[in-house]
Amino acid sequence: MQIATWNINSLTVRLPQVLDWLAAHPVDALCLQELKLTDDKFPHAALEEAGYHAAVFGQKTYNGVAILSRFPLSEVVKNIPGFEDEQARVIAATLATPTGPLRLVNTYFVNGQEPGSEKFAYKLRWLQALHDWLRSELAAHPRLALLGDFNVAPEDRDSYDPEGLRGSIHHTPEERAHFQALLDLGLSDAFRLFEQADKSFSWWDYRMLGFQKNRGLRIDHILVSEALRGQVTACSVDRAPRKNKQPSDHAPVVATLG
DNA sequence: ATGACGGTGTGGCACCGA
Repeated sequence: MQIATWNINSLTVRLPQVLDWLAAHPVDALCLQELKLTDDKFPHAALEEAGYHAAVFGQKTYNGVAILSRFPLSEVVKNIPGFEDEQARVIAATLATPTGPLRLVNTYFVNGQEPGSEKFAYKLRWLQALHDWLRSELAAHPRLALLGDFNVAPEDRDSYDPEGLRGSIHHTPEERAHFQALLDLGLSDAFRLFEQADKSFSWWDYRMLGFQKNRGLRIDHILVSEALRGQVTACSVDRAPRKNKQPSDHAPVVATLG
């Protein structure tokens, strides 16, 4: 069983790459962020042909998230219950897997732009709301994974320039404290359950040859609940799609559950 | 301090991302 997350920065542009990647990596579920399209434009037919059900929460121009799954999906929730939000950033669903129900929470965390800004305040409010809701989600669904583009580099080793970027967006103590609060709910960072190469990142700036110079951040994550933790046998970033023509600026992250 | 690159919407650029 494999689950994955990938910010594809426009599904309109990247659908062929998503289909190619799924053909080469037939994961059981793929969480997509930054669809940048409305529900009516979602390519259900092409993905069904590839063998995937889809739960979709689209938005024009910005944001938009979807869960693709080889197993039937149920109990779909869009955005954080009780948290008023005009932006489509969260979709959760339960997968009917042969080994029992698996709850996936697919999230596109707020960027935050700059500490002190209104957008940063929104990010912190959103993070608090996500945390509070996840507590009840975990109670209701012990087998749960939180996947997505977190827009947080949890530790210094998750940044190409931790000193130069100290205190800047994705690196602030407030964002990192919120990430830790998610771990404190009983979630584990699947990537860090295993030995990894130094300077392992999941996002690289399009500008200034960011990927070629490996000037990146690890901001795309798969967090697993206590009930799942022991079943995770691998987790890695697939850098290959970042070498495509017209790539997303993010690479997929894949976790294998035994 | 700024812009660099890419997607979108829509208008001949501005805005946003990270």
